[in-house]
Amino acid sequence: MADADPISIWMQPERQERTGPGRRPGYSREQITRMAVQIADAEGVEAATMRRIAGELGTGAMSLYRYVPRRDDLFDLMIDLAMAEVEFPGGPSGDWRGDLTLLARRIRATGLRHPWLITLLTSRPTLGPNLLRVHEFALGAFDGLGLDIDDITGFVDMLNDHIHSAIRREIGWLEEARRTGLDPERWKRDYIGPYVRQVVESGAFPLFSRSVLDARTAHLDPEERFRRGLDRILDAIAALIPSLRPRRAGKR
Amino acid sequence: MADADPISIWMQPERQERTGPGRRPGYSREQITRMAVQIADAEGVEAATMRRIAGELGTGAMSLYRYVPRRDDLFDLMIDLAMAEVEFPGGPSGDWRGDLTLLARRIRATGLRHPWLITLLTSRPTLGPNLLRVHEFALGAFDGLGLDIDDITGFVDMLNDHIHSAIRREIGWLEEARRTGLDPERWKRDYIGPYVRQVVESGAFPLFSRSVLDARTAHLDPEERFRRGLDRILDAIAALIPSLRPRRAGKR
DNA sequence: CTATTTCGCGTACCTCGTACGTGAAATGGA
DNA sequence: TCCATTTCACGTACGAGGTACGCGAAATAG
Repeated sequence: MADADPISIWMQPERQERTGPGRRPGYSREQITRMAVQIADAEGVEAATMRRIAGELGTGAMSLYRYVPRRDDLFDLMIDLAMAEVEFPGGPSGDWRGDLTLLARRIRATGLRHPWLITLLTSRPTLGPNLLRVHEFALGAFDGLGLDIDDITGFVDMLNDHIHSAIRREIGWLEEARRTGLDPERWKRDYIGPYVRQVVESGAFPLFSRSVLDARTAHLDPEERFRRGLDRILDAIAALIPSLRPRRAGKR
Repeated sequence: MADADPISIWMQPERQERTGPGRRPGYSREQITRMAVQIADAEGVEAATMRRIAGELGTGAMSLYRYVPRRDDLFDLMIDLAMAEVEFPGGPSGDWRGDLTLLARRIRATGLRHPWLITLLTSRPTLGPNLLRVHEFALGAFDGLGLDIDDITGFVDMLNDHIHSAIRREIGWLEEARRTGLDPERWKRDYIGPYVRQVVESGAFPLFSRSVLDARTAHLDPEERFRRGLDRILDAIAALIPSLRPRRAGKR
């Protein structure tokens, strides 16, 4: 774009349809972002290079810079495009647990569809419109419970932290296998398995070893495991709410 | 190193002091890792390139490959070297809240000293000896409370998720400012400030706006903010423990 | 038709990770 | 002491990445 200093991508909307002289754009920010997402889904973010994206669109790498200032900004756009898939009812229903459970599942589904999403999202602060939309819905679920805004924000952060980490734990090793170029089975057997076995057999970390050997949760199917972790967080929040609500007067 | 297929770095210990023919190594894995950490602390991970690290050590880039198989493995080594700084008493004291509070503060201190640490740590599954050591201590804090290993693991994950996210929130925007090449003050004023203002003024996200305008927590000093968030998580865990303890019978 | 504006994108520069190969160092044995 | 063997240091080189620059093509207003 035509700017010198770095400016937030969200403050630099795409050039609108305009009248006046000059050639008309042949591509669009969204089209580029969509292609980047498609490549990243199939082969990882590292495959979504400027040259590659441009190539798939049938153009040259430098053409993309008419639409996106820097590659990092394209990441922000990708995150936001992915988050656009997270759908939910227009407003909170009054059942905060239900609303947040629904939201969490939708985020998980999106995170699984785009295995790069959570890593990107938590690698750098970003705040696109769709992230705001999701965030606002989560905040809204806690509205009307008599909590103050700091407590609401705290709970939403707590929930988001959990959701993101749970998704990362669910797909992290799959991504790692892909990055090292091994298929997941070989990766478990030849790469990480022997190490974990050695650690367990060393006896130096007895509780870690128990968590490996005796874990039952780990053998559940991923969706059920996610549901349980989510319920635990929601239980925790539910347990905290009563202690916060009464303090109406004289806080701080 | 002399291996074809990718093998976990932790299964490839550095060549030991040996007898026999051949030139003696002039460097060491730890020395290289230490230099990488030093550069990353000062200028970000992206500055810790193989050439740069080697240059600072007074050697050529390719020399490093005698000690580290791939750059990614060097990241794992950096993470583990940083985690080695996290100190704590030999074993749990019996006061689980106290132990975990201490641990959390030590992790925070380390995370602030090495601003790249948390991002790297949560970008990919890694499990070096020092991470295991820290993990084991956290697990140990919950031992003896009558919880089963799955619940203990769940709590430790919950706590870790929070600690990592809190640190990321604390330093994330500073790092982002550095990456974009602006000083933090300019970044807030010229880069993100105008966008947030626009979002607030649009009125489209009322709760988010309230969290920006009315937040009191945000104005606390970072350490105090961290302490409060930590207390909230520990409160949550404390609230959940009684409900889990009773199920003694019918385990496994 | 022409001046002006905007787009497409080839070329080029610099930086990266790292494969390969050569020569220097270090040792044990003859 | 000298040499065969092993190991290390690292220069060179390749391919790939982000992106600055600038030119020619396209589109419109007058």
